[in-house]
This record gives sequence, structure tokens and C-alpha cells, in this order.
Amino acid sequence: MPSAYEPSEVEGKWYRFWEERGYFHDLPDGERLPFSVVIPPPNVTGSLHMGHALNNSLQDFIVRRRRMQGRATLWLPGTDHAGIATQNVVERKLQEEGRSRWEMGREAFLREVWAWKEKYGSTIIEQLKKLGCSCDWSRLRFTMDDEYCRAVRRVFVSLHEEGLIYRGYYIINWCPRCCTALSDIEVEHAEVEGHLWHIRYDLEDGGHIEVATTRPETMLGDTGVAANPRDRRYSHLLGKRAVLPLLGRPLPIIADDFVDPAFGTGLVKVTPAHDPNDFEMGRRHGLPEVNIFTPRAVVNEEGGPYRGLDRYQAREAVLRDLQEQGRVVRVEQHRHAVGHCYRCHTVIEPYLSEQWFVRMRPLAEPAIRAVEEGRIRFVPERWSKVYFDWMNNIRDWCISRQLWWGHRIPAWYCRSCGETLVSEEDPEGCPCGGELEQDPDVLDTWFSSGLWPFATMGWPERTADLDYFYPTSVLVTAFDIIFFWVARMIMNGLHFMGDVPFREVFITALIRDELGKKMSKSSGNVIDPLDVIDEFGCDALRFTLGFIAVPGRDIFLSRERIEGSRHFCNKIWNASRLVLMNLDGFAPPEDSPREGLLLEDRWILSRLARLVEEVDGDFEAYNFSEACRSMHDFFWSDFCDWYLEMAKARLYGGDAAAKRTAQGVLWEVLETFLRLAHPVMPFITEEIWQRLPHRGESVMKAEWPTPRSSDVDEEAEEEMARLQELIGCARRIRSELKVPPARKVPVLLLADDGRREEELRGHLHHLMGLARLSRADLVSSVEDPSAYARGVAEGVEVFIPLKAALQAEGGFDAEVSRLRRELARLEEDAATARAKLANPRFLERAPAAVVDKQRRKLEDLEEKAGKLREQLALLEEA
RNA sequence: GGGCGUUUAGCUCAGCGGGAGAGCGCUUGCCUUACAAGCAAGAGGCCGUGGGUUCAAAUCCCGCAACGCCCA
Repeated sequence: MPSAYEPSEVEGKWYRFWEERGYFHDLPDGERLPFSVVIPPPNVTGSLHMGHALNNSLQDFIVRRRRMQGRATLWLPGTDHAGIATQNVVERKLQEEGRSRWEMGREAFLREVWAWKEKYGSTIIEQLKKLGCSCDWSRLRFTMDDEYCRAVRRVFVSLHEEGLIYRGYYIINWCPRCCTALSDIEVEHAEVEGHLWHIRYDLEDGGHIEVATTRPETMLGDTGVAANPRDRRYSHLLGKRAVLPLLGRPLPIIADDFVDPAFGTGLVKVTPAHDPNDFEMGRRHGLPEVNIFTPRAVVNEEGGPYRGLDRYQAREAVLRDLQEQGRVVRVEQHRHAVGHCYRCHTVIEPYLSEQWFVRMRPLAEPAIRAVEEGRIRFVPERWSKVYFDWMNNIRDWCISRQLWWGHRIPAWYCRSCGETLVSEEDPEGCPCGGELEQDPDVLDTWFSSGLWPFATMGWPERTADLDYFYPTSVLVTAFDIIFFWVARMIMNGLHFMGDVPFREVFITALIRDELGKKMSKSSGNVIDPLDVIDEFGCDALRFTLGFIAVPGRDIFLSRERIEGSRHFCNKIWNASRLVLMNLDGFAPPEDSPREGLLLEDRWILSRLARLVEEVDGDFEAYNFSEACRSMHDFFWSDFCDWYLEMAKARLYGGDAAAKRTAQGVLWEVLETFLRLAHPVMPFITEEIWQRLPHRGESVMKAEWPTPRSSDVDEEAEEEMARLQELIGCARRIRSELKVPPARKVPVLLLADDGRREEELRGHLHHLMGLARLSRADLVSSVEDPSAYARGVAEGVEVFIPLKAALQAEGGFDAEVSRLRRELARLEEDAATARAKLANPRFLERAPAAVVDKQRRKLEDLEEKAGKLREQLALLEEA
């Protein structure tokens, strides 16, 4: 067995082992409780980033534990066709080849995308395997599988029949680069420094007015001017008409509550086709809707002389001409929020066009209630507030996209009679006999991913999987898709399945880099999980992610941190090596005997029982950080630093029975720890578990540990704490007097009373071993204390002869200053305790146990301080 | 403008009513037959700020500040 853990040599091997044996696959089983999770489907063109790594590691922690607990477990994997993102990727590739989708046409382009999907679509799946994910790959789904498409159509048709889907001309968010509509939440708002231009419009019958605007170019589409009806300044103008500069179009002056009298001049130009608020106003007042832009945001024929300019050139030209006419009265700096496409970051254009919409209110109400009533629980809880805020202010959802890649809208228009047909099956022709043409648009990707928890299990068929595994147990995702995805799955689940899609939503942290920035390719700060796996090993990555994943807080990731986890893996490896090297002739017993146990055995078993209890509770509460912390501390400090060191005496000693006992405890603690750590660190635990004597095929199929509460042993823990303090005391003297570790020194121990002396008798061999002593003698008095370095522990004094300890001249002074520092520390603590006990209200009101504890603490501190003071006096005399 | 989060050791973060913790970094001494990816010891904190509740506050409540995020 090599002396360093080599992840690359074990990871692939065990993953294949698990997969080949079908461990990831479970069927509905009436004898067992189900546990199911659907993966948040990554984009089919994507590759694994740290966010995926975190999210999927956490799911794997959850799923592996449940499987070990004996649940019939389903972790259903899959990918999302990701309309805009995928189409953009393929279009970019075509562009590089000097081709375009427009010249090749829809059919050919879609063939191209499918080819791309076949080629690269499994990349991220393979990467999830590298991460150790125990998904049931036999159930891999894709949002454009035939069965899935049927589910999408069923939902569209049925919402349409219910009147919840409609089509109409409205102002929507338009990305002029992607050339498609977007929903409101696909627009990202960013504050930008802009200008507010005050522009003079003439009135038809003489005089003029001033309007303020941040987008002067849109005036080409103005069809009115508005003031607030309560604004006296302008009441005399209502009903009159202004004249649009540059184009000469007459503009009625209207009154509308929407206008804020305090903004700008209190008069606004109304551009119904290019501003959502103006659109509403325009509809209220019956104003014409003049669209001045082509889909690429270039001025069209409505813009007269400005035709052919893009929106920014048009702004320059319009301002220049207005200035020439002396119409730009004033320019102010003005900060305002501008919408950007969440896929390509192009500035969004509010754009009037005919689109399909979902009426959300009726779907939202049951979904709000499901969370209110606790049928779905958000973890951490505060995310439910984010959910409620959005759901309570929900607006209709624009679902049509002017793309080719996606679920084509199942609506057909008759060329003869103009009738619209919406149908699950492709219709043969219009009942009127006319020729049908299918709507060219596709559905928003989120429309289809919103069906994920049940469409992946075979809906609308009534399948055994749906019966057994739906609703799923928990959804693990990041907060940024609560609106996009989580909310919509809840609405769809309730509407189409009659039940929630999942019982809990665990919202994970967002990963940031060392500087706190969101990791992104453009800022070049990404840590690639696959690089990390190659360099440090998969388990090191997973442990790090678990360790830093505190619920409800963004997390920072650095290579140093992952390196620390690799060290932990190596520690586990080497401790196991020590155990394995000393397990000769040992076979695991049927039960766990509790005979012939020494203090250290009782202690480590007690600590183990507590660990199991804690870790299980932390898993239950999704508190993986705490679980990892506990496992780390237990293994490194308790098991390696203390237990293994103490067990060596029996392993290397000649007493066969004693060795047998130590082997039993070593095996039990290590084997239990491996099972406990397996969900987080699947590979190293399997590798070691297989080398260890074991029963069963795989640690993955072994039983999840349950705490043996009878092992909790307060007495052993207290006695062990005293022994640890004593060893620490002796080590501190050695270290501060600069005694080299190789030099063994003798020690005298002076116990406070017979009972403590008796206890110490059993500790001597550990003290000698762990503090590197040549001998340790219990004495009833010390003749010349000034010849010793002196330390105090609970109930015992430690004397190390100065002549044995000191090697240099300055050693004596070192001892004096060591004592002074020690004494100062004790006195400080004693003062705190004394102050508390001097407070009558503390004695009166604090629980007796707390008061008592303070008393004992003070006594202990005073006693220790007294001894040190005495020693200091002796040394200073000498 | 509304809401949420964060503020603890040099750095990154736990702890969230009764003795200030970890990892990394730093100092000192060590290849002590599992591990130098290691061992032992140490230095280093008015727990952002001002009030309040309490016998007791890093921890609970209110205000303020700085930073970050979401929504409009």
C-alpha cells in the first residue's frame, strides 16, 4: 500500500464497479420507502462548472445516504435543450465556417443542432460521472425526447383549452441580437449613467411645451404627449395637440395618472410601441402604436429620413437635428436601469409584437398555498419569502420565442379561413379545406423544463415510476432559478399531477472566487472542477464543497482550501494504512464486543457514538458543512492524534489479548467512519473499505451508521480530558524549554489526593509515550522544587528536572518567563470567574449548575495559580 | 425606492445566550518505524458601531455605517 493516496488510481475503477453492478438503479418497491430526486438538468451543450459541482455533490451526499438507509432511491439525470443558449452556440460555429442559419434554412439548421447535440451532449454527463454522481443513468432524459415532447404538447394544448394560454399583440422584451422575445425574468437590469434630454415640442396652435426623455430616438414613434390630470400647470393643454418635431406628426395631449409630475418637466412623450408604460397609456387612450424598428433595432420606414440607422446612430442623428433646430433645451445626467438579455447581454428593446402568453394568476394561487401550508418547505426558510414576493406579483408569461431550436408551438393557421388550430397531433388540414401553416415559433425553454419532475417519469402516461417516485423528496438548486424553474414546476405539478413536485427545496449557496466575485468565464476567475479533480482528487473536491457549503451564504473557493482537503484524504489513507498493517489475523466479529476495553477504547467509542449522531442530524438538516467539520475534527484530532498514538502501545506490545482488543476497536471505529464519510467521499472510502476486513460487496451498499447510545461514556471522556491536559502540560514545558523531541526526560508527578494518584497510575505509560519521557514517578513530595520546571494540571503537579531539561545557559530564564506567562493567563481567567461570583444577582438568578461550574473553575484556577506563584518565588530566590 | 444577506485572528470562514474556534499563513523545535500532503509547541481577536433586553450578549431586540445580492 503506497504511502500517499493516489486518487487517479481508484476513482475510475470504483465508479465502473458501482455502475456495472447496477447500484445506481432502483425500481419501485412496495416493501421500502421511496426516495427520489430529479437533477436540475444542465444545458446539453454545457460543461461542468463549479456551480454544477457543488449542486450535484450535495445531491449525491443526500442520495447516497438515503440509499444506505435502505430507501428505494431514484436520482433521475438528464439534460435541457436550452433553446437560446444552444442555438447561439451552433450559430457561432456556423458563422466561423462562413455559414448562417438563414441561408441553410430551418430543416438543415435543426439537423445541424441535433448533430451537435449527439456529438457534445454527453460531455456533461461524463463529467458528472467523474464527480462520482450516483445517478440512475438508465433513466437519462432529455427535454426534447419524443416522450417529453408529447408531454409538452399535452400541457400547451390543455392550458390553451382552459383559456390559460392566449395569443396577442403586446409589448414584450426583445433581444435585437438573438432576434427573439424574452420573458420579463430573462431581462437583467443594470444601472447605467445616462442622460435626460429636455426637448421642445411646438403646439399646433402656437406656443410650445417641453418633454423629458432618456431615449430621444424613440420620438419617431411618438403618438401623444401626457400629463398628470392633477397637474394644474398643464390642465389648459389637455385636448390640444402638439407637433412631433422632425416628422411633423400631430400628437394629442392626454391626461394619465401614470405621469409623475415631479419627473422631468411633468410632461412625457408617449411612444406606445417602444415603452411598456407608454403602451399601457396608449391602449387606455386609444393612441396609434407606431413601430419604428426592425427586429434588429434598425429604424424602419416609419422613421422617415432616419430609416436604416441603428438605434444608437438614430439617437445621434435625432439629437443633432433637434439641436440644429434649437429644440434641445437642457441635458441632465441621469442614472437609470437598463435591461439586458440574460444570454448575450445586448440591451433589450421593448417591442410590440404578436406573441403567446400564459395567464399566470390562476396557476400561481394554488402554488402559493402549497408553500404557505408547508406542503413544500424551503431550506433555508427565508427563500420562501423571495418566492412569495414574486408569486404575489406575478405577471403573464410570454412563452413564444423566435428561435428554431426548441418545442415548436403546436398551433396552425389556415391560409384560407384564417382559423387557428391548436392540437396535440399534427392536423391534416383545416376543416374548411384550406392549407395549414404551423406557427414558426418555439416555446420558452423554461416552459418545458417546468414539467421536469413528472415529464421525466413518463407523464402523461400513468407509469409505475410516477406512482411510486412522485412527488420527489427534495429539489436541490440555486436561488437564481427560483422564478425561472422552481416556481413553474410547483405550478405545473399542482395543475397537472394534482400534487407538489417535491416536498423540500434546498437552496444552495452561490460559489464565488477568492475575491468574492461570481465565477465566470469572462472574468477569467473560474476554477475548473475537472482540473481540480485531476490535481487533488474527486473526494478532496467534494469534501471541500461540503465543508464550505454553509446554507444561506455565498461561498468562496480557493485552491488552498481544496489542497487542505487533499491532505485530509491523505490523512485518512495513512491512518488506514497503519490500521491495516496491524490487523494481522483479525476477522470482524458478528457483534461488537465491549470486553477488556481500556480508557482510550471507551473514550473513542464514546466520541464515535456522538459523531454518528451529530453527522446524521446534520445531514437531515442539510447542514453538510457542520457534518464535514465534525468528521474532519473527529478523524484528525481524536482518532489520529490521540487514539492511534495510544493504541500503538498495544499493537506493538507483546500482549496478544490486549492487541486483539485494540484491533477490534480500531477496526470498528475506522469501518464506521468509512460508512459515515462515504456519501461525501465515495472513492477513498470504498478503496479502504474493500481492503479492510468487511462483510458485503461495497461500502456504498453497506448500512448507514446509527449511533450506539450505550457507548456514550461521560466518565471516560472526563478522565481522558484530564490525561490530555496532563500530556499537554508536560509537552508545553518541554517545548518552551526547547528540549529536543529526541531527548527523553524524567518527570515527577505530585497528585493532590489518593484518588487522583490512583487514576494517574493508569495513565503513566501514555504520559511517557506521548510526552516522550524516560520515566514518570508518582511522588508524595518534592525535595527541592527550585531544581525543577513545574507545571500544573487538574489535581496534579508536574516536575521536570531543570538539569535534564536545560541545554543552554538561558534556560533558567526561559522557565521563569514561561511561569510568568502561564500565571498571568490563570490570573486573568480567575479574575473573570471571581467577578461573576461577586455579583449577588448572578448567584441568585443563574441556574445552580452554572454557578457551581464557576465556583469549581475558580477553585481550580486559584489552586494552580498558587502553585505557580510558589514556584516562581523559589526560582527568583535562587 | 422595497427586500434580503454579510461584518469574529493576517486571509477564508465556523460558532449564534453561560470558559473566543478551525483551516491556511506566521514563529520555534523535530524525517519520533501511518502520514514532512506529517508531528509537537507558540504568537495573533474592545467578535463593525451606538443603544436596549438579561444575573449573563459575539450570540436576542432596535438604530446606524460599510460591503454584497435580489426586486422595481
